[in-house]
Amino acid sequence: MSSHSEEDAFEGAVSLSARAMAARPAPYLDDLNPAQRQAVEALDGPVLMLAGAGTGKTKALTSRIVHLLAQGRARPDQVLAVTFTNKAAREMKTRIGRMLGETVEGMPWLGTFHAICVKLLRRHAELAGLKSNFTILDTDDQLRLHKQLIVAANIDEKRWPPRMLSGIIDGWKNRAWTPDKVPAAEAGAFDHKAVALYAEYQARLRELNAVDFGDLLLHMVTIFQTREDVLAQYQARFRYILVDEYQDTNVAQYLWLRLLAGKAHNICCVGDDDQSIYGWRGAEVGNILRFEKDFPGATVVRLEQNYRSTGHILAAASGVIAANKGRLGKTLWTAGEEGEKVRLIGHWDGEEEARWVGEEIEAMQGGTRGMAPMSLDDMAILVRASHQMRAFEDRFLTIGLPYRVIGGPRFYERMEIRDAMAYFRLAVSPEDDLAFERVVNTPKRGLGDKAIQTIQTTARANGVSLVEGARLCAEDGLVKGKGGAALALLVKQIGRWHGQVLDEADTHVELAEMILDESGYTSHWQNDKTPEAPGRLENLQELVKALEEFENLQGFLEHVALIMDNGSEAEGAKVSIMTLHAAKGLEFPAVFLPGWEDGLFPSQRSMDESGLKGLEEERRLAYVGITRAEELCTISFAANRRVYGQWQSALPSRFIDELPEAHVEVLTPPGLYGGGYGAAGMAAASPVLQGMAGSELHHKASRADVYNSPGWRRLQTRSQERGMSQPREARAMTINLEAVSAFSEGDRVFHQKFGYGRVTGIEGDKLEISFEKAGTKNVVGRFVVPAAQADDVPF
DNA sequence: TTGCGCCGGCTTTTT
DNA sequence: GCCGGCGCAA
Repeated sequence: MSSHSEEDAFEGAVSLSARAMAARPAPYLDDLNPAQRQAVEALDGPVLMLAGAGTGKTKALTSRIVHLLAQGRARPDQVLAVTFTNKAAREMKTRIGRMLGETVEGMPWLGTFHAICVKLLRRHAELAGLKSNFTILDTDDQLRLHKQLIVAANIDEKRWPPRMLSGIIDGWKNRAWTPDKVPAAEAGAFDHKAVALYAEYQARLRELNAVDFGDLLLHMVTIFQTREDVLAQYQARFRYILVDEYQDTNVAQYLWLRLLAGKAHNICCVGDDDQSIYGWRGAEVGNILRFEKDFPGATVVRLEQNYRSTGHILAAASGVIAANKGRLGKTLWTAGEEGEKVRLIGHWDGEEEARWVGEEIEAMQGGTRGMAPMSLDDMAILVRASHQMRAFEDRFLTIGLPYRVIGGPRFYERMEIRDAMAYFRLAVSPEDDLAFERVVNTPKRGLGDKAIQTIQTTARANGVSLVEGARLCAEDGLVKGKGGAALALLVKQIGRWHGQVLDEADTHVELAEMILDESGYTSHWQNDKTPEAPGRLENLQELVKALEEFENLQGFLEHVALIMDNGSEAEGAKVSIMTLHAAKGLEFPAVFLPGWEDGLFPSQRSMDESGLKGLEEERRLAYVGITRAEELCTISFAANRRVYGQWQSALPSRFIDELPEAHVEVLTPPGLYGGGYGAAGMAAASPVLQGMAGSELHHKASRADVYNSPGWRRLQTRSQERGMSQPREARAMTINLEAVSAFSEGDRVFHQKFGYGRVTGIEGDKLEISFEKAGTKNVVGRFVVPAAQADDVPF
């Protein structure tokens, strides 16, 4: 294998520096706190490093690797270090390199689970019935195949959507179940057809000499399980194993690790059960909870000293996560300052929330909030679901506040990029049927379903690839007219491009440009008049630029199949907007956590589908969110929010109730509603608070303890006696009745959002109101005021 | 074959 | 309220 020689070439360099380090006292050890140091120095046997947020996990992990090398316990190529993301892998490489004072290309087995499995599987492809140049399908290709299989099996794809099948098969692969290993209890899935379809899918993949992401792990696990000799070879090679983010491993990854760890059990897993937020995609928190059982005699080290956040922020996060059961348990502490309390604020609706956050950010940026001016780069808005981003984007666009959305559609997932890549794939290997299918009619060549059908049958009948089939169709006139001519040209072009790839006469960058021009793909977007066309052309240019860093097209395609990197953009300071999931591992001086409303966060769907387990994962997400903040954390919620076009009232999140009051400061909303800041007056005069109270009351049956939220408590009872002696039920009834009895049919009313209208029906606490501007709506009674009073509401 | 209009569905996302 | 997928009409 060529990779062997590469590895060996670098070994010398790294070992040298490793020896140099061993000679002098290890400076990297002095940098560590006692817990970190223990985790680094416990070299033998299994180690579980429980690393809370911001406790220097990566530092400990990289120091451990350096220590292993420095102590001469292993050569760089005998250390297996796995991460989940390429970003994490890259960071580890950089940091190790920095510590060793040179590059560590000599660590060939530091990478993501998937990248390492690709490397292994290419060496042993034949054991999985593949050729070593197999292609890696992305989710899109996968879905198309599943759809084809469903159609072929005459299954109604309305009732049994391909997405569902993909989900089922992915889930099975995550659990390392090959088609024959799917347990009987699961066989009912997809109208009892999933197992058969799964088997067909695997067969089809083998025909295509392709694997999907799940297969990378699954094939390797199967090989290790069935071929002791192969397993033994790698057990011997990998003297030390290190795993990052262990709480995110799924069953397949877990089995893979256990197999490789063998008897020596020199495995060090780093993770934080409190940050397990990927259960929905197969991660098993159980893996980390079970570690000591799986690896008896394990050293467990807790990293609890936090270097990131202030005391109040840590305490707030700890208070929330404490409500989860079955934790391994950690107590984060900091030697730093208490800092500012976590701020909590409620708003009337989502737009107002966005407006407030925008103003707050501008104030912080200008230093007018009593703190030193802060760069926009130091602020982030973390949301539960990406659709929440829109409100902020809209607002920031209006006020001209620069922002960046992190984790949107990734560069390599964009349509134009995928199309272009399909052309490249065809040039590299004309047998790539999926690539051919993708671009055969892009740009439009007058080749519709019928033509493609014909090509497919012809190819099938002759046992050749689709490109070959297409050539036959064009020659034999099976596809006629304009389409036929276009098809003949395309086939000819593919042949020529492939020839040019082979004889390497042109650089691959030139070739790529040529392919995009000749195929008509560039002009396709040049002629496109839609507003996004220029952006797409730009992306294509960027793609070609990205090619420059690679030796050839093949190398590039290989890289891209595994690495979905965002095109990086630097210029100018910007506020970051991203989901909580995307924020994991990041940190910002100031963090905004909007949308803390029950149903949105925690997400209703998560709770419906996964019950308590789902809720606990949501809570961990809350914990992740809060612990992203270094100095200032602001949580907010809105009483009303537009969900799928409908206005809905919402309760403050139950997680707000769990914030320890001592570490939270409740902000009163700005003077928009009534100006007076006296608590009692606020509660009486402010529609915001009436709305809050009302919505809480509305849901009282499901949520008995909503009144425990510090925000609510303070705002409602600041001037009253502490303690909630009054029975909730009774109070609820009182206010509820008031609210309902306030209106009768025919009343003219005013609503903050919909304006003036007339009550046309009453049902319980809901009013049907015919609004002058907004049409007929069902509105909860407490959100409207008699029209006459509305004139008194200050704006 | 393509383009348009309607209907349904709708967290989170890495590899 | 928006997007994507499908079916139908030209």
